[in-house]
Amino acid sequence: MLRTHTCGELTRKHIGKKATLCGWIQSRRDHGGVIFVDIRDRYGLTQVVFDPSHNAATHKRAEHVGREWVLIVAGTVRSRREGMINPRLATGEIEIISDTIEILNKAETPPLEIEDDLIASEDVRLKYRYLDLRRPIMQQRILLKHNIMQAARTFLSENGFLEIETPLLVKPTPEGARDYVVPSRVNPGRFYALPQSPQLYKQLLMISGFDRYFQIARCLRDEDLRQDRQPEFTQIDIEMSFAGQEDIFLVVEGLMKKILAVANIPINTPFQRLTYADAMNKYGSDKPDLRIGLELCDVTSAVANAEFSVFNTAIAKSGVVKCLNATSCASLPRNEIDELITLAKTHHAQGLAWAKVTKGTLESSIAKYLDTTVQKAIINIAKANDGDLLLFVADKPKIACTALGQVRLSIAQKMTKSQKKKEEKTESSNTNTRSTKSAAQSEWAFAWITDFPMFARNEETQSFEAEHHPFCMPKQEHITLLDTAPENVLASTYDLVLNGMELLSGSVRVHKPEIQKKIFSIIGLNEKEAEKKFGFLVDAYTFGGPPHCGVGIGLDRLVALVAGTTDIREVIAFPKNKAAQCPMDESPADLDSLQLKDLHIKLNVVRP
RNA sequence: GCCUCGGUAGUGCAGCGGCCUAGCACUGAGCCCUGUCGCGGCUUAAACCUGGGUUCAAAUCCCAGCCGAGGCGCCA
Repeated sequence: MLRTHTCGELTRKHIGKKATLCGWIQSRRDHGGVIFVDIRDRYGLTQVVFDPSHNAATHKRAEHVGREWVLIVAGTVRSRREGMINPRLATGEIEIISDTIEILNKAETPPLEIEDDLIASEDVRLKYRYLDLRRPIMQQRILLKHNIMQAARTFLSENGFLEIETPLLVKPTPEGARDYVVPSRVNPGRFYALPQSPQLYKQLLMISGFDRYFQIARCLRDEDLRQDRQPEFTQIDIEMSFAGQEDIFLVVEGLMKKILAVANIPINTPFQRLTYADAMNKYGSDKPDLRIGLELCDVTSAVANAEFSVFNTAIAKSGVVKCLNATSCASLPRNEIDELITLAKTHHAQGLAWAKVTKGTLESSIAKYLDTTVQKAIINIAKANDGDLLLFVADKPKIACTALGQVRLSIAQKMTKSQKKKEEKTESSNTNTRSTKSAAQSEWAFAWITDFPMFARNEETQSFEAEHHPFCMPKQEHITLLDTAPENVLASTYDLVLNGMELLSGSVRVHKPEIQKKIFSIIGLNEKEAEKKFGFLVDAYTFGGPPHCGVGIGLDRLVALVAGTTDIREVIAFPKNKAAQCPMDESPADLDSLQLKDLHIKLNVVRP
């Protein structure tokens, strides 16, 4: 009864041999006489032939089997007939002429189709996730994730990193993301939190002397979901002692090389580097997509003397006028420009001004406010030519950059779309050429973003908050600024960005209690509060905390990108929907009153 | 909390005041067919998210709700 082969491994070499396969019926093609059944497992698809002249009884049984039934079939591997080879199938040169068939289980008609290119709605997919996961593409993604995790473990172990588990039940933290909370039955009225990341524990491990640590760790955050944000996600968490930014960059670059090698993607190291300030100014984002060339420029000086109140008002409020040259986009239809305006407003810009470059001048409703000298200056700064479209946002620097940065992404999308259309046109004139999916992911534009600001001012209270987290070390040369000008302090923090997605984030940590105390006081934590929240950590450093640094790599995002998507649900076996629910098991669920009583919890939920 | 888009057979789409007795494809059921591989042919079953309203007439327009997706806020 035992299977001898998988559905993906039989080739010409096996011709004449006996084989027993197990799997699910992908499809059945009944020709009245001969019946073909494609049997599928996670390794592939094999065609099994039921021929009445070969074995009448077996053929008879195969007449009544259906999609997704589970079979075990035994027979002889034989070559397919002349001209019947299926080149799209790994096993397309052979087939099995079946001697026996045993039905291991019947199956209801599946509510979604087990096909790569017939995709049901997100809702249906999650409700029947176990069926969705039968689709070969999903199996490949899950396999890819496994292989990447293996590669990471191997690489890190070989480089002296120890995988150490940290607790899942931890102390709730009021800062940062909202915690998932777990009641303690034996400690009435008290709660654990599920960890947002192993951050504090890995720092403690450094103090304990485990100078190289890693963990493939589940992280949990009770925040709203996005395509690239799930309530639970996985991080390759790394920390190393007696090391600084350059050391951790080397480790991560080596790791990324190994990980992408899993998918046969060669990458160049070291990665490009950009400061946070440059990234914001040039690309309007702290996670710029560097596959796109378009750069923002600053035309504040050029328009400063023009009589255009929209620009002048913004400049007067210590704002800037940023400009994006959408090359060759002058012919962009008005409704698409309107979409860009709406997009800019979504990102808090007051508006989006635009001008077409014609005969070396600006053609626009705002052109009358800008005299020839100003126009020339703008065109010069933007390096614009006839046929280009210039887009302007005048606002506070962060808003102007961010809004125009979003416009930049949208413009790039439009450009790729029209490029694809052109290619399709030229391709359709050539025969037999089909566009390949992989082309879109051919570039792997990694970049380190460094030198983030240490603090951000809260607009409402005007007080300082930690931009990243309060355990980041200020840059060495900025430590004295902590006392004089905290707003100018840059931190030894860094992100790794890949194709517009933040893949990793990390920092050099504060190991000196006196600096830590200073940081706490700048963000308005007095000694008592700091002691209550993070006392154990500060205490630990007083017993000889080594200098150390680390990163947390978003594994799901990384695997998703390697798999050619930006949706992390595609690489998580059982993800949640947008409302953080699971349509399959219907979690989260009510607790019955006995359980609540046991936990000393009374509910206060208003339900309509 | 807010904004945008969507909800039509099992699945994916079309229809967007009367030509709707709601169309198409896949799926399902049944019959025919000995070389298919998205088999083919014939037959057949199966749907307008809920509740109000407008109208002579609503899948279609309006309002409220529910559900889903994308985004803003949020994510130290």
